[in-house]
Amino acid sequence: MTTSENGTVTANSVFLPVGYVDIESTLDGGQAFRWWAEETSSNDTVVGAYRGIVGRRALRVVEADGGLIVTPVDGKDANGLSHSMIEYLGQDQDLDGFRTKFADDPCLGPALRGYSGLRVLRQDPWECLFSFITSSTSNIPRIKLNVGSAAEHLGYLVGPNPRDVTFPEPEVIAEAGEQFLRDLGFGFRAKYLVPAAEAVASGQLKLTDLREAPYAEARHELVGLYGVGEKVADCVLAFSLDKPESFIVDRHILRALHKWYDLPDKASLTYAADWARDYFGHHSALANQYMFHRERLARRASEWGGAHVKRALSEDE
DNA sequence: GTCCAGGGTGAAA
DNA sequence: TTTCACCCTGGA
Repeated sequence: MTTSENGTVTANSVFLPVGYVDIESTLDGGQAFRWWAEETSSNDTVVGAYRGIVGRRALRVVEADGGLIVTPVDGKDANGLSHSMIEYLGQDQDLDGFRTKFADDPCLGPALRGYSGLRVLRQDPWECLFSFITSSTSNIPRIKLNVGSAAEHLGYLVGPNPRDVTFPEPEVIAEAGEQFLRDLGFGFRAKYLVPAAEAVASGQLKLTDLREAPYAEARHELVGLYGVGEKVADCVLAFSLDKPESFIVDRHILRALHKWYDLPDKASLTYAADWARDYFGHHSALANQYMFHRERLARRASEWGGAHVKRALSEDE
């Protein structure tokens, strides 16, 4: 039994001194799709927590002063969690350099002050690829539903709850087949997922090797997959393949780039991505995530504003 | 009940 | 370069 600085009393936990991490925006902000909010009570206080899987370990994460408290929920020892969790949090990224360089940026400056604990994760490449193929014309709640149900049906149980499952190996997805995924609600994406699983399972596509490959080469490999375009490729590159120079352009990001930067009016998605990579350099993935989060919050706020606010503002935009 | 958008892609025009 | 079909789920 240990007592950490914020008074959380836990059995078998580890404190990771990784600095402030905003677990909501980082774990549940559209990078990863298998983290679920939980409340955990410690003494008299109720603390926000996220529960999910890293590698083959089911765990719970709580924010603490100067880092995170990680508690395994699989009954095993907390030792051995630290290394994989620190790696998962993308610790070797140049967050400090990014903060310094863009402190006065009109878009990123306020974002950095508003949620400075947003990180770019370093996920398992196969789960990441699967998730972002699934993301095509979908939305975050549905992606979580789809990816979660695939894991629950085909993954390996490593904890007491049904969601405490490892992500199914590509061989298992390939074996399950397209119809199975359609029956789980993946829709037309099922026909993309099975060939991708086969490519990885057969060794034709070696995802972990792409971590060592140059950005352009790795991207070219990914785009060669059926159902993987530039956008999905850049998600996988940024969130799992050590490519901080990757910049993801979707409709929201394109709007943000036009709003905050001097992007040519009729820029295509491809042009915008090239432009942003050139502008943000090796901070592209971080810049992209802060921009995405800001745009998402702004959008949510305008929805909460309700119809009368929209009517009042309808003359602009 | 209907309507619509949601971290796109591939193929045809 | 632009347009369209593709599946389906939740919210308005």
